[in-house]
Amino acid sequence: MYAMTNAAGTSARTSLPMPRLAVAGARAAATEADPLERLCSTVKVERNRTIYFEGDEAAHYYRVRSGTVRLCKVTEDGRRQIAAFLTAGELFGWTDQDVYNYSAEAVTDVTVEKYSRARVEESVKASPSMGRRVLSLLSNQLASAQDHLLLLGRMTASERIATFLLDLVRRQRTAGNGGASIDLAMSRKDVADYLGLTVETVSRTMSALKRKGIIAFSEPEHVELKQNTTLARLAMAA
Amino acid sequence: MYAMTNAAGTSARTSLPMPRLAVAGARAAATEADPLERLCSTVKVERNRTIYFEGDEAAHYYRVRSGTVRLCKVTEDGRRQIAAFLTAGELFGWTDQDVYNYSAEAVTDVTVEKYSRARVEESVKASPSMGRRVLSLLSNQLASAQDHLLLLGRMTASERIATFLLDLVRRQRTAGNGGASIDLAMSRKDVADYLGLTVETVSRTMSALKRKGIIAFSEPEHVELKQNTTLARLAMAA
DNA sequence: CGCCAGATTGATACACATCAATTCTCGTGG
DNA sequence: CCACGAGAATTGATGTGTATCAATCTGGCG
Repeated sequence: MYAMTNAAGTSARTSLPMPRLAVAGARAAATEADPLERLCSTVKVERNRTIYFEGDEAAHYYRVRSGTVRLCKVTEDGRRQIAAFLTAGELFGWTDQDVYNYSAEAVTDVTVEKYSRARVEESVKASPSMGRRVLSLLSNQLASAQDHLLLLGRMTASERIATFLLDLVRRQRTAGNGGASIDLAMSRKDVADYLGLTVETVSRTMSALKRKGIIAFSEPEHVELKQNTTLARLAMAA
Repeated sequence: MYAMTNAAGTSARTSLPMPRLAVAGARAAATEADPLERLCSTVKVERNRTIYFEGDEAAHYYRVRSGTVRLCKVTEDGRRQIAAFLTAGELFGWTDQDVYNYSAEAVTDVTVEKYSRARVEESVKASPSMGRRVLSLLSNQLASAQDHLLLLGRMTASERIATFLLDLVRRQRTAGNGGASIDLAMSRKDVADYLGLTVETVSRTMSALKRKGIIAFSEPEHVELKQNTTLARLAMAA
């Protein structure tokens, strides 16, 4: 199962131990059973189904167990922006507001853990370490979103693609995979809506990178990074 | 030479050799001489001075007391993206990570309250309601960052301007002001870098709105909204 | 085999960037 | 008080990166 393919926020800052932050609480005293585990029910969602809609009452929090989830927003006239792709271990829907700000959809078939918000809040009240974890989560998501702002506001198409691909390997690598090859869980349209481009531009830009020998792919969903450094130079970053 | 911690577009070297005198006073005040408020010290920062740099160790949290602060990031070649403008009462620098993800700069002369991170964390541990507030703050910041993604990724210039102006009135109104008129604390360049446009496009777009009678202004920094509904239609939103 | 959705490639259009003058505002000094 | 300069804002002329419109091409599946 090639689930761990995706990209969420661009995360350049420190080499933080990627996902797992939900599981591997910062504090060492994690001996007791995770209180979260007792609060959740497991739900399967089919590819392209919506998990919740923007504007829905935020009654549940979620964690990805397997597959890829996208957070997105669509305008009346159909323009779509994807804020993040999420994979195993990552939390979503953890808002303080009373409704969700973004819709959550299954990119692939996914399994998610669903937590009653009320219960989680009790549990947070009971154990401060829980609160700490949620806070850490939100802080990371905020940092990713902010990095994404720079990408959408100021980067060229090829910089966006390069950044995206490098993000993917970085996340995949920390997830255990050692090679410089990526399995895209999402379509070109998804990539385009994540990067603020059109499908055509994504396709053209990737073809150009391929022509130059910087990346390689025969099926669209499996990409190999041939010249990591060239790609990194393209991605530029701050 | 040290006036340019902000330097708009002209290839402002974002590197470290920047004078940190904005913080110099504060750094000296590491003695925490304030006997009244044990957690915070008050710091004044001049217009266009940097409060902290992206990448600095995140040792302090902040709150705006007066003036306007911008959170921004600059690329090597001088492209700049502003993630947010903050005004009285708003918190910033509240990250869980060990370094700041974005620089914070004074748009106008500002007064900020500075909190020792370590102390705040103690205090959070002691009173869960504190943690709740920080969480709420981060949650809101995340939501607005995500909304900003849609703007940068999918909106046209006039939609961006309209959205921006409406945001400003909304925030100003909650701050007490009742009229449909706005005082821009920031320059056109700042607006441009917030909206992912160029100064020229911002200027042209606003002139166009003026010509159509949707807004009005004689000095660039004071704008009146004449046709709120037209503007709202332009802003579209989801 | 033929259909269909996704991906790629090509031709052209356009929104915004870029380059280039003014114009406006304000602070400074003669 | 006014000339002066400097930075910000506006306006104009032109360029260009990406969108849009329009064919193919490809692979999976009934």
